[in-house]
Amino acid sequence: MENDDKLDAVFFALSDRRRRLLLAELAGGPQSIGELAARVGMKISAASKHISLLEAGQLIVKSKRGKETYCQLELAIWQEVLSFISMHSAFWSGRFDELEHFLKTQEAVNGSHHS
Amino acid sequence: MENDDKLDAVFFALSDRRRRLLLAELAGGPQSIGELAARVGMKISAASKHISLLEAGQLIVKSKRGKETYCQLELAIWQEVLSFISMHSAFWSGRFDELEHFLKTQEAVNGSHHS
DNA sequence: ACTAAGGTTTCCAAATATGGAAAATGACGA
DNA sequence: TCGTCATTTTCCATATTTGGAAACCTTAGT
Repeated sequence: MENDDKLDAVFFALSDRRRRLLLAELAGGPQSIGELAARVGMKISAASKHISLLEAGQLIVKSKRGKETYCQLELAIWQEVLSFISMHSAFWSGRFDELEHFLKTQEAVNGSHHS
Repeated sequence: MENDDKLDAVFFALSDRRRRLLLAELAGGPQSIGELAARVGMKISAASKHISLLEAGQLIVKSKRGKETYCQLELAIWQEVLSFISMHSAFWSGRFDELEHFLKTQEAVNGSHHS
């Protein structure tokens, strides 16, 4: 897949708050489509479609276990997003100390969660 | 503006490769709408619309100088994008050393450019 | 004031995105 | 095989996005 296609897909997937909510749900660990749909208050068919878009953006992967389809976060794509950011934003070039500090602050703020 | 609105707008703006191309052009420094349109081979009206979406995503700012409208990259928004990434991707939590290393590698690869 | 240059907005048509309901698929278990 | 559960796909209606052309501002320059 071309890099432009990949970035189109990942940014498009991220551009809808309901899809970002699904991602946030998955940060707690893998879940089936039905569980996800129930948690975020979507019809299953709507959830299925949104999840397909997240998959197209390579933000998640699906795997069947019995009748159910489990989704989990796919982590590799974030490297490409970050690569895009560092290549296109003058801000981050030469400012790695600040970046590190910023992220550590975030860590302190977030604290506990994530598996 | 609500944070969700902001993220909707910035990710949507980034989800189109022509808009990302405009951003890449602007990485070389501020340019007028007409210059940008000519460089990327867009009609002015199309460029104007895309640029408005980049502005809505707070990726750029416009400023009038005489008859011309100059665009330049807006840097602050990347912090919010990065904040989103660090909050929603388990990958980055507790992996700041890797992140730092990755970014330094990128820096070495990119090397010279950016003002 | 007149004209032109630089952008923006409006209007139109074509393409894409979205949600819900219902039909279709796939994977068990009896 | 039959029925059921979990999910996907199809179909439909509505809404948003996009590009081009033309009309419309705004700001110089004369």
